Amino acid sequence: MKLNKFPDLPDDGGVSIKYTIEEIALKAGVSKATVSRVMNGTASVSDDTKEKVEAIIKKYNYEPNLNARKLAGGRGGSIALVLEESTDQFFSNPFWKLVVDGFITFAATHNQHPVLHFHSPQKSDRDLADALVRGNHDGVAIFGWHHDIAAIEKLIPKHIRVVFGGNQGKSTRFTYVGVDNVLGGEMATQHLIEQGCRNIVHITGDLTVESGRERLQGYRNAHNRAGLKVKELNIIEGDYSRATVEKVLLRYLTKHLDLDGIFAGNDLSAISAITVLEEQGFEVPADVKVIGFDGTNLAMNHSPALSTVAQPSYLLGSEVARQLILPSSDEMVNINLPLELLVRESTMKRN
Amino acid sequence: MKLNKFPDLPDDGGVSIKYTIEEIALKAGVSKATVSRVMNGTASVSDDTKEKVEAIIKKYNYEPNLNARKLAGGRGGSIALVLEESTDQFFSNPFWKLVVDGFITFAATHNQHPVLHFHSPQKSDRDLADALVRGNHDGVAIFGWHHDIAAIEKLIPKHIRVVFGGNQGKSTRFTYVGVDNVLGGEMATQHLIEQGCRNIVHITGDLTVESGRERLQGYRNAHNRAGLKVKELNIIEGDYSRATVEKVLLRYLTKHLDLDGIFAGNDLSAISAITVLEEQGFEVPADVKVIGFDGTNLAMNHSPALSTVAQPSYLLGSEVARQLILPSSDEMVNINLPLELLVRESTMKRN
DNA sequence: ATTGGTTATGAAACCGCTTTCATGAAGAAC
DNA sequence: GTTCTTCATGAAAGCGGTTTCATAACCAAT
Repeated sequence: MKLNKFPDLPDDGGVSIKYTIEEIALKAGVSKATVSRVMNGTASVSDDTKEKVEAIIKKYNYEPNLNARKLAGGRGGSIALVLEESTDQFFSNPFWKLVVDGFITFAATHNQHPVLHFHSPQKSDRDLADALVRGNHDGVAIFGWHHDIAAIEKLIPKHIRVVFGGNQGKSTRFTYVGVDNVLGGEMATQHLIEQGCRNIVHITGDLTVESGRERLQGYRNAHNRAGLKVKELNIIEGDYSRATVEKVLLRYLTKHLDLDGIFAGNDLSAISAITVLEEQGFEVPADVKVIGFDGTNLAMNHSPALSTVAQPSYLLGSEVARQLILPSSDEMVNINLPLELLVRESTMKRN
Repeated sequence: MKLNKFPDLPDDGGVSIKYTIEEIALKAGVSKATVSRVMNGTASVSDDTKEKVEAIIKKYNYEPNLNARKLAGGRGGSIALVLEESTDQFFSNPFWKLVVDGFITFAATHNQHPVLHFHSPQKSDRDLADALVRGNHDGVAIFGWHHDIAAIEKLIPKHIRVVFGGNQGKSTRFTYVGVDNVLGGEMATQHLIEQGCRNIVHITGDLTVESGRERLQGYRNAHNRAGLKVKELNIIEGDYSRATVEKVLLRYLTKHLDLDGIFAGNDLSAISAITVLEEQGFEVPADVKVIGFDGTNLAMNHSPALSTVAQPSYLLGSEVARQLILPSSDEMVNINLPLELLVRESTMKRN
């Protein structure tokens, strides 16, 4: 090491100057390798030198250059949450707040920097893959994925750890953390059936998203199990957003007025549905019973209080972060989070 | 260059394999330097080789390693939006949605990856500085800064471009994009005075944030200008959140009932205030006129429709991104965005 | 006293890119 | 035809880390 490379380093206490590992090594009177070992605990270092180096690091507030570290093969300390949602969706649905809360809280607790990435559904798979690579995080969680998993599987470099959130998965290449949306759809629909509904409309979620398709499947399953026939007309396609629900439900109501139950793809849709129903002179739950999905506070605070199939949103966020930071195994796993049927006023039988 | 370093590179069309600049150079029959020059347009390259190299890059979907690039001094292509807000605030106030929308849209349009960073106000300045450095973006926008600017000024390495959003600034080290909150406070208060209010309560925003303090100053200025005296009792401290406003306003109302106007720190606070007032038997605007700040759709959709001082939130987000990506000059500048007084039902005189 | 196995440490290679510097070729000017 | 520029390009250094490899020091075992 050229000892005179830094002739007159100012000892300014570390303010606003970035030190390199070489300078730190110099000040501590050891080699770069030793400083690295102390920082990462990757090999044995004598207690003496360890103390000495740590003192210097602290004194100068040394922070290793992340680019160099990652380039050399080390970890970087950040994980990303990729949301393939419009910001409209993201901000209007409290579900996301809880997911984000869980994610960033867990990450921060484990000393990882959580970062949010919006990926517009209009963009290509390749764009996402690029973003992931460019973002250069140790791990990436993806929610609301609208595209083909097989496609993304090919595009994502093998060294990036990816966790999909929100549903159970089929791929063995990635870990999935989520609920069994098929089961959830069944729970919701079966509940309506038990409450006496026989003409149940399903306002689907976004069918380009796995969870949307699965909940719809649950709706069908529940009918089959009860020996009821699904009327295809009763399946009306939404996308989890208020605006769409209002539009499609109104259109439905111009032709059909004999519905007695609605299973909406999420709480937000359910609430919009109730608004439309009431405007059109229906009473909830007397004329039509309505159930949502997610279990957000939207459901709880609504009047009438909304029945819903609750998923543990905060846990979803934190569990996804956990799988990125402390994977339960090297294998890719499927983590199934519990669902809970919350029965409230909106599906009560009249008494 | 060791020509036999990659004895049998598979020509798989680029799927899921990361190439290095060296491999690309090899395939194109040029040197790494030339590939770099083609990618960055930093020096003249003959049309022939340029085409050749570009074809190879395209064929193999080559993406340069960002860590290597940044380590070597290049740009990385990502900018961050740091939000020093609780997620509660962030998700409940539509103002943020617009800011984020503006930011990510502008960034995406200019081929930069926008990234969101939540920074809890409880954490230290140093934590933020670390995050900024670690995140390693080309530029960073900071909103809702609760701490001392002078402190952060010391901590942020000089090479990171930082833009503060939301208010006008004093520091010459950073660029500021925002509105004149003092003026805004004056506009709101003066409007109430013109509508005949003489006992105006100000529910402040978060006074640990510049914008909160400035709007309060505007409230005082308007009183002075009108020759009215500010009653310190009428200044009650909020923090932009619903919950706090409810608490502090209720407490105020247990002792004082002669108010005739409220200037709330933002629309969200204003709406909470109206809710409380109505619960306590006041009529808005008949008994008490209320004005908010921000000009969100909360204000527009509320009943009664809320008067407000509107700031161009989307523009705020996009302008901040612009200053990061295409700074109008090398100097740090202060960009002043326009405010607009929107008069609606909540401050109408009775007629 | 010699051998063998740890443990602590430094030198040097390497990660993948940018950039400086040197060189050769091609035209322009004499 | 020689010299001077300019243009295109490659070789190599350097960015700041991590990791392999070699070595030295130490202690236990023969």
